[in-house]
Amino acid sequence: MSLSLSVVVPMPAHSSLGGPLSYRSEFPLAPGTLVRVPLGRREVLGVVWDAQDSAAGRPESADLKQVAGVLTGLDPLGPRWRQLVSFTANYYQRGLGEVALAALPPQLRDLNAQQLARRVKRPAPDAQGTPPPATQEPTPEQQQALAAVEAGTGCFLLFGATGSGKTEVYLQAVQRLFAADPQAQALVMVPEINLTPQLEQRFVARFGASDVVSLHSGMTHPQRLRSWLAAHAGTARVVLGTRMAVLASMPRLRLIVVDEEHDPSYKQQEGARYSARDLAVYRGRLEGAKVLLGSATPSLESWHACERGRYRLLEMPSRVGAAQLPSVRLVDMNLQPHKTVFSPQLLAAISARVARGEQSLVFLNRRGYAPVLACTSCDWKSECPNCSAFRVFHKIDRTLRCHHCGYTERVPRACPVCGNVDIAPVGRGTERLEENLAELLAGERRPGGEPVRIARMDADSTRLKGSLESQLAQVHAGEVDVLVGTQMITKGHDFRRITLVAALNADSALFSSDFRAPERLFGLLMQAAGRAGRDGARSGNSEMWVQTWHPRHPLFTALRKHDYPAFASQQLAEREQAGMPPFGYQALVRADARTQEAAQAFLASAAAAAAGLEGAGSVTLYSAVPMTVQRVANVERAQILVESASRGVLQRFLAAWHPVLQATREKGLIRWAVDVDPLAI
DNA sequence: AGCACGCCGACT
DNA sequence: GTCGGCGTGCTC
Repeated sequence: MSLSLSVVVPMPAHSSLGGPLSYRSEFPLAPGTLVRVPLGRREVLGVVWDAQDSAAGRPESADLKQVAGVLTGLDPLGPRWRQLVSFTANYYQRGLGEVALAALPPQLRDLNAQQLARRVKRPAPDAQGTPPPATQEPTPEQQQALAAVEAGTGCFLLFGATGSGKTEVYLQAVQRLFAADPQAQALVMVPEINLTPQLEQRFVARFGASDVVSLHSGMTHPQRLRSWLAAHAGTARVVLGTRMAVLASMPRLRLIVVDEEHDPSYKQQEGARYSARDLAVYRGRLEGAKVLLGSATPSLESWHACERGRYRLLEMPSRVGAAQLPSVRLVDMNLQPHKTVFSPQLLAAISARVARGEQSLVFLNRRGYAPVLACTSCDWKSECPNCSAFRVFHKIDRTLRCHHCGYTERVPRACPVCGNVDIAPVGRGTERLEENLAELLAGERRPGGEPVRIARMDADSTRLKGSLESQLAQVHAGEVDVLVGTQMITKGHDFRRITLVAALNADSALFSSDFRAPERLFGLLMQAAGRAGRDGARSGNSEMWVQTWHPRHPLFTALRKHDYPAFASQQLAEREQAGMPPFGYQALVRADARTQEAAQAFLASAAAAAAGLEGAGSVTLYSAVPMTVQRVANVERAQILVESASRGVLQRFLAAWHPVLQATREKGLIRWAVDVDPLAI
């Protein structure tokens, strides 16, 4: 006699087979067991799911295909992991199997039972035993935060200034956890892969290499499998990783740390568009684990949750040692000559640093030499043929590159329209800034009399493996006087010799149509300011410079005082007024199609068919609009916004709307997807 | 998502 | 007359 099993298989949400499929098995298999099952003409990895009271519409058991193989030797994935996956799939409107399989290491998909058994048995490369418990004496503020975490439960928001020693709090919170429960596991997340190596170093130094594993997409498949297996088996007590790590199987998870919790990188931008920070909070409740969110500029959502008493606020306003926060200098660009790039004041301040042997950091969030190349005699501009965007001029290799679809060409010798040889860059990116600075500072000398050294760090200069590390090392060694770069240089790095940070072109975010733009800008500027004066001995004269056309903007008033709470309360008041998050809840449906009309028509008819669905009376459906970048790689894109004052109502509406979206046909439609709690609209 | 089946243009 | 374009449809 054979029995029927529920199995989840990888299948995207819009395929209408979101839930588990039924298979026949000779033996009962525990939920969470990994199996190989036939699906169509191929064989795929699946996870045995909890038996569901099978409703109508299921095939007769005689028609069921048989489970093809069982990956024995691995403990079944636990009920809380399955609950996490199930919640994620439901909340973000995706298929169960899609989420479950995306949470497993990719290599599991192509291993058979024997190969897996070998991998499980293979002992971890045994490093030396536990290192001496090199504990650092916590500051009184750190001590207080640690005591609160140790004594409390639930979710904590560690609101700590840049340089206040949040990482040390994470380390000691984990240490205290292990002291109380040696079997416990901790998950520590950072927003970017770039930040994992230095964090890993600190955790390995504290806990030993055999206790700590990393999990992020920069690792090879075998490395990821090894880490995942160690986490699943419980032998790795600390898992460090990026957002994907939130879905790792950790049977004895007791503490989740989300560093820089405000960072937009925690929101997955394709597939299941989950927020790893929000899932961390959910998972913490599910597992009975403490959740420690850390930031110098918390997300307004988390700040609001503290005000409501849902999270416990832990404050660390002081920097470690004698270090002070930099003073903020605003340069009013209205008072500068036309087309000024660097105000004389800023240039003089940088020159003075060079002469003293201190470092400066100039931040501009735009790669390349110039965002547009234009003909000086006709109206040709470097548009991308496949996207509604300009291709960026990269002088280094004389190319025009589309940052949306990747389309790259050599720069034409002459205007392709009128033949004019005079085509000129418009605007500036980091490459051009580096060039400008080299000219402007050409006469400056370092204390030893050598010429000034300028370096650039962005996604282009760090593309090659190891180049990020070597560039960082150069900065740390003091071989660079002025570092020019994008956002990349503002995150996390502990540059001890920097005493000046300058932000150029900050204004574009002030009047953006995106209601989150001010929050992002404030966070970015505070983060950038945090790079300056981290060394107590040099921090006294450290400065953050901002060149702006709107020096009286309230955002800058708050920045000047390093006053996040003032900024947050002003922003929250505006959001409340407008019913925006966290006072309202949003979702987007995005549609890709051959034509813009088709994309919008699909959304419009799905919206029309939504009338009368559960919750439809309490949600607002806006009209379908083209996305900001309307066309990417010759695909037209449109979206529709859904809002509700209640998360539950929005959830129920989306669930009811999903089959309607699936049933809606439109000629030329390529694909569609729901984005719940979108970061940008 | 894969991987089929299924109808219309340039080649041995 | 075939090989192959990717448009629709199914997967327990």
